[in-house]
Amino acid sequence: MQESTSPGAGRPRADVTAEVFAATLRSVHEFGYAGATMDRIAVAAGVAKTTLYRRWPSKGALITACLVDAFGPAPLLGEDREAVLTTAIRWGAARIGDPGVGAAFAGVFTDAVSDPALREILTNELQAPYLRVLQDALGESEQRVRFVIDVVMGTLLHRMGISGEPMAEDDVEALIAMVIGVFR
Amino acid sequence: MQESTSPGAGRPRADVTAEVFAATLRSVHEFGYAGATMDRIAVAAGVAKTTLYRRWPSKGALITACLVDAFGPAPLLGEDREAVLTTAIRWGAARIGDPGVGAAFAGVFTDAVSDPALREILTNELQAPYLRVLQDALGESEQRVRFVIDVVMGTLLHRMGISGEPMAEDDVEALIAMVIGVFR
DNA sequence: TAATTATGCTACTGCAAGTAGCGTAATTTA
DNA sequence: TAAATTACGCTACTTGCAGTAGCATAATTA
Repeated sequence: MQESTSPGAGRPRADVTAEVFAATLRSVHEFGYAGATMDRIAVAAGVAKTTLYRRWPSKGALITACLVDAFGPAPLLGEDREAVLTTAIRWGAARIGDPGVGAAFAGVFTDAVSDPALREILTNELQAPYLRVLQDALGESEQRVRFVIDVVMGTLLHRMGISGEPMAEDDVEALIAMVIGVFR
Repeated sequence: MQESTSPGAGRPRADVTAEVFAATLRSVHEFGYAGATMDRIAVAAGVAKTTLYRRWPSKGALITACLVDAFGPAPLLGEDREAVLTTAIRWGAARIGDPGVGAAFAGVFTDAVSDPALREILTNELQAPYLRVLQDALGESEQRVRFVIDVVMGTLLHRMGISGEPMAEDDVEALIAMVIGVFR
């Protein structure tokens, strides 16, 4: 969206978004959410800190954008709701297990509790798309889908936060079975 | 534990723990986790900031202690596992809905992701007691109980973080039904 | 009265988010 | 080629908070 507000004058933006996102996840993975300072991310990405702020209004916004990129579109494969849920949950668990993603998610998430502006970014940019797509794929009410998202993401993040490790496979399968049970 | 390392000499500690905890929750409720600075908490409690640090080693430790106090012992009432789970989950949801508690929990939780020392405090002081008691009351393996705690607390906190509001009653009941389904 | 311990207070360090301003590089348009 | 334009890197700065140091003082026991 809005890559060019002007027709075509001036120095073009350097194509460093991918490097910045990668550097962000690397920094979070290595130093934790709080330890991943904007200075560090900038250095790791080979970019000036001011450039980061020219593109993203805050650290929370940068990390959210990074998460949106890291998750991407959800794979909603399968013929029935059970299959769709199974693949989606496995996919979500795997993404949260990717280096830095879980910690980044948990961090931005909690910042959002105290920061309404960030909460709106998080809700609109990250959650809303999945909410809509899932609602459509499952044929369920918004309330029910919202509930499922809370259960799945909440559980995965809680495990990540308490143990510092992503959830093991057998527990993910238990989570899938439990959620499927709701829709039966 | 260890309220008096010395027999009885010197000025006694002022009995301000209750005021500090109350001021902590008030501050978190009003300003959010990040906005609840140690200075603000101290002023709200009518205590010097240095006094806070004389009693709790860090902000995270203070908030965790505050949460331990706010939750207290879990009411494990009921004759069968379903009843126990139902009362326990309703109770947890209500506590998280108490002013400041949900935000404080979410905040300290995410700080813990980046801070192993705090994670240990959180795990030992807050989670471990409930884990033990629930394991005993439900007669289930540690893995299963841990899973249930992840599901319940994760879901409630995720809702709190995304919406800024505690989970509504009917969703809590859905959560209870879902968890009970696991044990059947 | 002396020893002891906790408190309030002021001042400080360290660090990270976010900002301002400058000189300069890479484009488009005339 | 020469403006005009826009993004960049860089340095330096402000602001705010966690956590610390040191001192005078209050409240207790021996």
